Amino acid sequence: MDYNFRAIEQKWHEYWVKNHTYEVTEDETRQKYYVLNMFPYPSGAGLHVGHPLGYIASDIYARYKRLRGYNVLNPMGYDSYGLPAEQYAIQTGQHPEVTTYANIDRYREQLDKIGFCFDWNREIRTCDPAYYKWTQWAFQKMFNSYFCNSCQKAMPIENLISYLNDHGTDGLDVAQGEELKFTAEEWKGMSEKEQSDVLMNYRIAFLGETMVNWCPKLGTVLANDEVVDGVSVRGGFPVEQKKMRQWCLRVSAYAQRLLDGLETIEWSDSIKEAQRNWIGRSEGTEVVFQIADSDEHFTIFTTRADTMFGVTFMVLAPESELVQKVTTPEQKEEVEKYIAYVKGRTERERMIDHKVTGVFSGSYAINPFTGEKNPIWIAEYVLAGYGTGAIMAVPAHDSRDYAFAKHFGLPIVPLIEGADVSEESYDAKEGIVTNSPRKDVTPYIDFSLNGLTVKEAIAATKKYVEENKLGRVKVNYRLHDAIFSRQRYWGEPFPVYYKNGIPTMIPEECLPVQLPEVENFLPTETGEPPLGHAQVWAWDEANKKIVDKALIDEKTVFPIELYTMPGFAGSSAYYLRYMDPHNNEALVSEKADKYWQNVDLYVGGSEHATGHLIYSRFWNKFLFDYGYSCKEEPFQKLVNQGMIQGRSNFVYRIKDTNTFVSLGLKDNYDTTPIHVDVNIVSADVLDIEAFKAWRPEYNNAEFILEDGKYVCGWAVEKMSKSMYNVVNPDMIVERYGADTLRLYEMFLGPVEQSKPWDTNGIDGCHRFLRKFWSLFFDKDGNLCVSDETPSKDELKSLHKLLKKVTGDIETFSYNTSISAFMICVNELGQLKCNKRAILLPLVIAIAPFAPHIAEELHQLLGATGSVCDAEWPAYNEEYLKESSVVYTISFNGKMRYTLELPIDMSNDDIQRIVLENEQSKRWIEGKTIRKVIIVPRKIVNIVVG
RNA sequence: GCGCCUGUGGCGGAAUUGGCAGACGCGCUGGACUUAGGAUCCAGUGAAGCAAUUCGUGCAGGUUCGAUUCCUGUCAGGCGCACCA
Repeated sequence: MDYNFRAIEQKWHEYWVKNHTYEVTEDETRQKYYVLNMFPYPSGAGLHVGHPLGYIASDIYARYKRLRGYNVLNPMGYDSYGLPAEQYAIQTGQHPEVTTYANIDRYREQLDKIGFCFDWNREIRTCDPAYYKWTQWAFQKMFNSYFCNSCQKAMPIENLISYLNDHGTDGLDVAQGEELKFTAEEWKGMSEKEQSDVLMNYRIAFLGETMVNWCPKLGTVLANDEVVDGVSVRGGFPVEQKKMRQWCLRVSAYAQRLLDGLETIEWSDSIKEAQRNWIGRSEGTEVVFQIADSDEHFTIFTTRADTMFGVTFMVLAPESELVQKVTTPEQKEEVEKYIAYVKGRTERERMIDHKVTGVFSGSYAINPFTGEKNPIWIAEYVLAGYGTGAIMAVPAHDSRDYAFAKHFGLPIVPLIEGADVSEESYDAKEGIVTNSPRKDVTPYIDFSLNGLTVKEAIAATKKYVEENKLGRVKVNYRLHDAIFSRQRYWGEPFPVYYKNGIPTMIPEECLPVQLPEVENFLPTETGEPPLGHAQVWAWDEANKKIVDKALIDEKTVFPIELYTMPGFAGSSAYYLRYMDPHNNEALVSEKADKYWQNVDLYVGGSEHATGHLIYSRFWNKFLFDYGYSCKEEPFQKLVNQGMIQGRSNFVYRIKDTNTFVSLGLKDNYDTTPIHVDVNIVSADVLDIEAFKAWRPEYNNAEFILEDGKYVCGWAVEKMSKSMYNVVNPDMIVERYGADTLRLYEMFLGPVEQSKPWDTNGIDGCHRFLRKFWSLFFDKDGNLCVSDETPSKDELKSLHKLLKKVTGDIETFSYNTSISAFMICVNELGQLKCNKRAILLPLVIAIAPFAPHIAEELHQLLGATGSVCDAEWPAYNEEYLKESSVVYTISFNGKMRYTLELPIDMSNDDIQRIVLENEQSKRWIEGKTIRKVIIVPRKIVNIVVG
């Protein structure tokens, strides 16, 4: 009987659905294991062979864990809010929900063909109101919370309010936007609106004014990568920097916990490092500088407190509020000109070219250590968003300050022994401090750093600053609060209304607030976001329902927020929802959360390192603080699958003709390479007829062949439609079957590594499955399995495999596992082994990799039920034991010959036998033996000289 | 500029704690069976050499009896962050 993969795969897909094979429930008698893939955004293009890579890898692991007796949760769903569906809607008028749902159906169809063990009963979609109810709920919880710094956790905002009632801000240690100071009396005297504004400074989800790229013509905020050279990529309209009211999440409050948590999870170093980098913790010192001839002062942040004696000027960020205060009347015009120039530059421009620009403010600041007056400059190289937006410049030991000083002719004072700063600054934190203080400038100061190392000097200065109240030791984080609102339609609406200008939460029992219908998906004419088109979009406070906005009366009916939430809102806690997806009372029940805990294995791309993977961790920590999630870290182990790149093919057209020349001959002509659809190329040989039919303009194309073939060129590029290098998994499944596809994707190389897709090698995997299949049949095609006792060789072959695979699966080394299967099947084929006692364990072992064929063979062997419920076959070392060992004999480390010796021979005996060996004598001849090293069961190395 | 990762045949890639480099697959070569082969099976396949042997894991050093593996430096490619004080 032939290996009819089509019939087999269809049969078992039906069986799995009918028997609910992959549905799981909490089962206290079994240990849980939670496997999760990053859920996909269902794009219109469907899946290509790169997408299932991670799903296959995790599917193998999930199936393996199940065979090992774990109760495995392996769910799948869709991240179904997003820009492409909305853009498509704007162009076609098609409602994003329609396209999204159609895409989901297509994805599902494609996924089903590959034979994953997903529990589809738990499917979630982020655009489903029953799901986003909990996204809105979490947002409201964050709105109603503040972050207590001393206890490092989120607390109900009521606690803060009662504290403010009793103490004002006195002694308050909480995460906040800016440091406010007021008394309890002042707080109580504030209007409702004023109190609301003040609380925004502390809430974890808050309305804030942030700098954004605003495009007036498009009426929307643009991300940095949507702006090039000051104009929008789409349309080429001017973009300006603008402060806008936006919802934000106070992610920065959790910076230290996000950093500390990394120590407790098993993620790759590169992802952890990327997150550490993104969080950007830096320990330093804040120092207060008085402005000369003024009562004003300002604070700078530095990590190089040791360089206090080398400060020669100060710099403020152009956006700093201090700029107004320090600019003298004489300098006013010049400063304003400069500010205008900076405003015209986008964030991106400032990032790309680091121009040395700046302007003198006219004022001076007094160095609290030396009493020196340093000029205050304003320059764009100092960023408002980091530290205090003000720095002390030490040109001798900071390359940016150095460039600035050279450009504007400011003094440079070196502070480290032997540092030559005539050409460039000396930035390294190494060396012995000198010139601190300089005797000629400040002979009177009794504080000296001279003779200390830089590290000692930093510590000494910190101590001095604290003791003399010149500032304080401070830890800064680069991590910014996340902007949480978008001027878009296709996203979660905010459950917020504006009661006389005060943002107010729609009551929890009224959630979800459903996305309203709109007549079109563009911004309104008055520049409101698309939700401005929604007619039924006002909150009736008395009747607790959404009503027509014509009824807005500012007494009981109020406008609802027009912004929607960003893409990461729905993906931040979805893993919790899978635990209990149909629960209408809670995001996840306590019981389900206690049982499933957190994700044991998370598989997905590394491109989410500083996005989703930070937001999720933040979101989960917040829920953890309130006990909604029982684990602080959501994803215990993370595996980043590599990208599958495309392998593009080219044909070479001779310029100004319709003649194409084969790769080997192309250098004889003047040609243009043209991408050709990889699906009409096989092993780099073009199917000429298919090519002619591909495009009308190639109908009458002519070809210059080599050896009767047209050979195409190739290159590795991103897999994309425009390069015609997309390989569709459906096609592979159709031609080779899902099991072959699964094996081949894993056989291609390590899961974590990026690699180009090349269909050419797939035959090897397919051949292997056919060989495996044929072990069960005689040459007439009849099932032929014997119940005889297996031979020693057969047992050895099987157990060698089991040992290898059992080890490999734990480290995701699936490619080597598959190699081991190939070797084993070859060996059994040579032995003509058809013993049930060998084949049954083999079938179970291959089930995670090739589940369809395993199910079929499992049944053919007479077993009942699904192979998924079998028990993973344990290997037995007994069968692997050898009675003798082959030693490699080497001289001075060079391998020379091998020698078979009994396994339990003593070292002395081994040495004696080896030295008496004829071959050894040849290598020893004329030399003395210095040393003999015996590595048990492996090597005897004789050092001669 | 900083951080992280990766460099092994014609190709994808193996090599468990430092111990026979190139497993396994593709491709290629030869053979068998075939009317036929983009089917199947068998053998060979890092380089040089008739051979014994020698040389080979980006490059240069080091540690070691022994290094693809550990250390230092360096080059190349990829990814991330990027005027972060």
